[in-house]
Amino acid sequence: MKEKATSFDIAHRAGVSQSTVSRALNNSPLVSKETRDRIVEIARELNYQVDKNASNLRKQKSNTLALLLFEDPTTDDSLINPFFLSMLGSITRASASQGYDLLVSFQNMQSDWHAEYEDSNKADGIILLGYGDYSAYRSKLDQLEEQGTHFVRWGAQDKAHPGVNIGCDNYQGGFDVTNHLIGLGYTSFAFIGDNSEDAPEFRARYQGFADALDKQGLSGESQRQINAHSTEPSGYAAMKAMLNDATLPRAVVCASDLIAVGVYDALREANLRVPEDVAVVGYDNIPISGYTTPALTTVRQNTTKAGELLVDTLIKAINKEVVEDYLMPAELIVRRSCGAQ
Amino acid sequence: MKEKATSFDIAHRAGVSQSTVSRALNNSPLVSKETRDRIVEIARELNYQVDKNASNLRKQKSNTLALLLFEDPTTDDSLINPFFLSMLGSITRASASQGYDLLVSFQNMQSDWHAEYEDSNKADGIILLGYGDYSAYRSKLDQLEEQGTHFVRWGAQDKAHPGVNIGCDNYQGGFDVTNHLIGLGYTSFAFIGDNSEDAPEFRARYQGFADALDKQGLSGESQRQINAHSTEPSGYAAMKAMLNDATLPRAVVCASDLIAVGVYDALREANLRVPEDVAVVGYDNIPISGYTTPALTTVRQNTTKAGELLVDTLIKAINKEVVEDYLMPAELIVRRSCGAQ
DNA sequence: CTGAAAGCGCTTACAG
DNA sequence: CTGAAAGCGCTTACAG
Repeated sequence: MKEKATSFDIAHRAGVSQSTVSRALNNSPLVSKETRDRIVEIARELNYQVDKNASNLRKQKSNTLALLLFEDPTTDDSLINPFFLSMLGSITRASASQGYDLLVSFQNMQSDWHAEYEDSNKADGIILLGYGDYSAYRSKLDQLEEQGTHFVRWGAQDKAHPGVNIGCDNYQGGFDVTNHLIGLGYTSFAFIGDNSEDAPEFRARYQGFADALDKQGLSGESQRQINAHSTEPSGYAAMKAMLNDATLPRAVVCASDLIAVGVYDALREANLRVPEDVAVVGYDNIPISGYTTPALTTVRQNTTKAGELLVDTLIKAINKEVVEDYLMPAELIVRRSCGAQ
Repeated sequence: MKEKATSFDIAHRAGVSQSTVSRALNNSPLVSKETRDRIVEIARELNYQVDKNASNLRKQKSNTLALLLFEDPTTDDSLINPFFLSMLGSITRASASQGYDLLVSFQNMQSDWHAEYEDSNKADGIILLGYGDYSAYRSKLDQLEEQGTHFVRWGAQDKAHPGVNIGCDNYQGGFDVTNHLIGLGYTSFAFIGDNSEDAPEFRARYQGFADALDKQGLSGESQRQINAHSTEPSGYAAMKAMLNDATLPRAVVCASDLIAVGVYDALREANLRVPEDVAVVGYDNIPISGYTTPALTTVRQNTTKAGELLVDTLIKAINKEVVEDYLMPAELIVRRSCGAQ
């Protein structure tokens, strides 16, 4: 392993000062073409690369974005929610195309957010992503705000909440999918998914569900709701409980696709057919949803666009531009599980 | 936004020198408990965080790993191979648990690898991940090697190749899954997936396929092979071509699950049932494979373990420990698509 | 167009 | 146990 070349090595070989090397390599117009060409050539020969730490230290910015993924503490360690995996992919792409590096880390809600502070020094801004306990989350956001850290958050809109939110209209998504079921003639419903302050996304989906029913005079139906977080086993357990305790709803609205897949399992076990006996719809449009039998009707959050929006907004904030919340429309994806076809 | 606090600010407030602050915050045993406690307290008050750029510059290491994802140039931009997404997840976890930050970037094969060089200054080492054109790839590896960059590569073993490889036994996987089909009584076969030097993983799977057939005196069968890269449309097109041109094989071995899903599409369109008319097996065990109808028999590469192995090996290499190639066993996952059940 | 010099914020020998 | 000082490798006013 060779010694790493520095700008001084190049200056020496080129017979110029180190300042000139730096200028040439940064495409400063102050350098003559011949000098620049010579320097660039030598830099190539020496496999020279600017030391980012030195350069960033001097420039006081890092050209790096940090992505913090919050996991639901109840999630199995080996499994990342496919929706977030997809977001991770699109955010990675979006930052690359903007010329920013992306630092990725997982963050446990319980931890003391040590990592964030560290990241806040290595990155110009932070993207926050994750379901999870919102109340715990809140105080951390205040800390970030106080620190003057630039950040954007993916998730539910919240006026009282500091910082910028990019999110998908969960209320509308819940409303639309439920309305679609109503249009198909169903009259008995249940919602499976958390409905608490700690899970604002799921809660908004539930609100949309309830309001859609109310609007059609089916208000009594909106009461049927069972908590579940976004995993297949949790959905399975919730549906199982419903099969034991209640009269069977004809249509089940799930707060996520993963829950819906668990609901499929429970129904299959009970020898009930989807959608003939029970219609099921999900949320997220994870890849699996198109391949289940029957294919799952769901609500799509456009992750490609979401990633771009998060990255663009954060970069604007870093550049001191004014940024504001953005609510993406949710998109209903109709497949076989709701009995439409 | 407040000014960011530096170690001098803390020193001033604590009435000690800046060196002492640095020592205290780095848990140096040279600082008395009282001094340390006072300093830590003040640091907390000021929301102080070490400037990583300065610290890294001084220490000449970054505690950061870079993950480079190579995309197949033919891949649709909006879609990341789910297998890599899964690896990305496990690598992120593994680096976090080792206390390393992870820099993620996509790399187009055509590009001049500018990014790598840059990354090589921000990171202590690089993890390379991706299918793609191996011949183009090769020369880049030599460059990295020459630069003295620490790196590990996920992929096919290759004696002639520089650096350390962690991979899954593609030959064995191809052999096992084919052997399993033979055991079920099939006698006519086809392989769908590239078989060229540029795709060594697929090629090794094909070799396993061919050798399994040879061993049972079915050598003639090993000739039936159609190129396809790892996408659903590519698998669809390949199966379509086979349906038109050749007598139908009873069992199709696909070089990846994505290809197999495309094969399903083509067979469904031709009103052929899986596995009654044609048995199909895939490779990778992506999440979707468990949810197709019928569920897809496939070969699992343990991504969790792979991620840990890549990260651990790279960190060892960074610490100048001796590291060597590792070949993980492939694991056959039998589901309905092969007709076993 | 070019060079000499300051300084980004740390860590760590060196001296006490 | 603590402080004064050097230096990591850059970028960029400042002076010519």
